[in-house]
Amino acid sequence: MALRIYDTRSRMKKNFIPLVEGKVSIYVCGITPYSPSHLGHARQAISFDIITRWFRKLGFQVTYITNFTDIDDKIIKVALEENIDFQEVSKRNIDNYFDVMDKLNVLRADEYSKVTETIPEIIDMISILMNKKHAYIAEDGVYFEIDTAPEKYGQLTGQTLEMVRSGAGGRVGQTGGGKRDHRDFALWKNAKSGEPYWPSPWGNGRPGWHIECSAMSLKHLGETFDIHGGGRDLMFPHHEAEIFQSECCLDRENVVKYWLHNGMINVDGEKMSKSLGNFTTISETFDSVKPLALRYALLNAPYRQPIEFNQSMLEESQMHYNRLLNTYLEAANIATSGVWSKNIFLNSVTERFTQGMNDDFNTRIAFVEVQSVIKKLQELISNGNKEDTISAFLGWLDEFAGDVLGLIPGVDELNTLAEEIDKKRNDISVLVEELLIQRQKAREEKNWEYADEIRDKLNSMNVIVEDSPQGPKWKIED
RNA sequence: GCACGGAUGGCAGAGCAGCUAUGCAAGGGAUUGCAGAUCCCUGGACCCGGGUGCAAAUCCCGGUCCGUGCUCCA
Repeated sequence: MALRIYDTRSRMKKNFIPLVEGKVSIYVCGITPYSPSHLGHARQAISFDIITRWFRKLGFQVTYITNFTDIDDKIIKVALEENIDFQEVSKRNIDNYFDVMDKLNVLRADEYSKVTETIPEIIDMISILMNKKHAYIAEDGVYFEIDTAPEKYGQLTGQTLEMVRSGAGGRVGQTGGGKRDHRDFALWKNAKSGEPYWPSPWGNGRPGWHIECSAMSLKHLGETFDIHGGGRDLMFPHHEAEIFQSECCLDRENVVKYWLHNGMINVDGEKMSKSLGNFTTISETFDSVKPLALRYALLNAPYRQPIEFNQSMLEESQMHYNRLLNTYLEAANIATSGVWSKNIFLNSVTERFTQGMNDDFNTRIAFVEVQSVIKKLQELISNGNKEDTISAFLGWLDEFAGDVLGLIPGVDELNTLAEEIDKKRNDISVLVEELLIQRQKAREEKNWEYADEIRDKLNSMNVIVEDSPQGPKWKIED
């Protein structure tokens, strides 16, 4: 069963064939840390988290590189507004990024490359482009000259030089002070007074936006690599600029073998973005929903599809996630140790799950299978099935809902959670047990009114009472 | 305007030629004093108009509507 992935450049799903057998090299454009991370960043990070997890599951040795654009105009702007060093701005937002991504169970990349730590490589690359006459010096910096490689234009977006020329309309001439052509883009920006800068052969300044990714992917992954990822909105001009830079610098085509782009998060049908002001930060979202429930929400559609974000989808995901976790915990209480491979039901589930994931990482299909396992597991539990069967199902959930989809909290986290609940339980258990005895007595006397009164009282203590054939059970609402 | 996507039941959202998607919601039932949790069953859909095929939600042509990109953006 071959893995098929959608390549933006060729606009079709292709069988994945790595450059080096058994290995995958991945570079994904990261964030510009000028403000706290929003849901769009979560979607990108989770999409590629899933992709790397699946590659590992298939047995590939994965090298996953991403980056922080830790110097740019917006960071400088914030720093000036707050009268602090630009590095303070980037550091606090990078801290926020790691904080929320850890909570979302996004595994760490092998490397988080920073622009400020890649300046020599960037300068080298620009020098090569200068030597090869692909770049020119203008009054305000160094620019890449599109006309030196016109055939490379529009590889990801299907546009030609002419289309952009005519379509740009009023924008022509407005952008980039020293550009010869409005479609040229900056490789190096000269520093204005008061701005942070690095010395270079072309004067003090800082890198343009696009060159960093070409330099960083070259630095960490070499001249060619398997997958380059990022949000759809980066296709043009950012990724097309990368194609110009890397291919012209290295004198080769297909530096990147497969281009992958994740879909956007929408609000009221429109893309969530800073400029529209319709964004929600990840931290804010955690106020109303658990991190892994948000993860669930963002994996509920295949990574390329847009996702409509609103309160009801969040609530629905919270419910699904709760059901998954509750079932998992219930099973864990019964299970001993789990080997699922001999179970026919689980074998067929695994096959469909794998087919789904192998079809361009279709997590929606994977979720359907997880749901069917949960359902079956509930049935097994309520029928008082044998421990080893339940253990097998638990083992499956650990492997697929846990390791692959990242929806089960880690052992440490579960233990901490269990300790907290135990502690809360212990604090009130004497009282609760006593009330339950009174309630049972009332129930035996068919004094339903009093019995319900006690249950209401327990509810107000965040205690949920569930009657069962084995007598009442209670748990603390979280 | 140009480029690239998308339009599926009340909602979310797969499928992309033949076989029940799935979940939520709705209706019915089991269990229960009631509730909760859980399980079972039911109805309900493929934007419009043409075409190709034995067969089309799925392919082709023409519309309509929506989104993204063409400026910083995950």
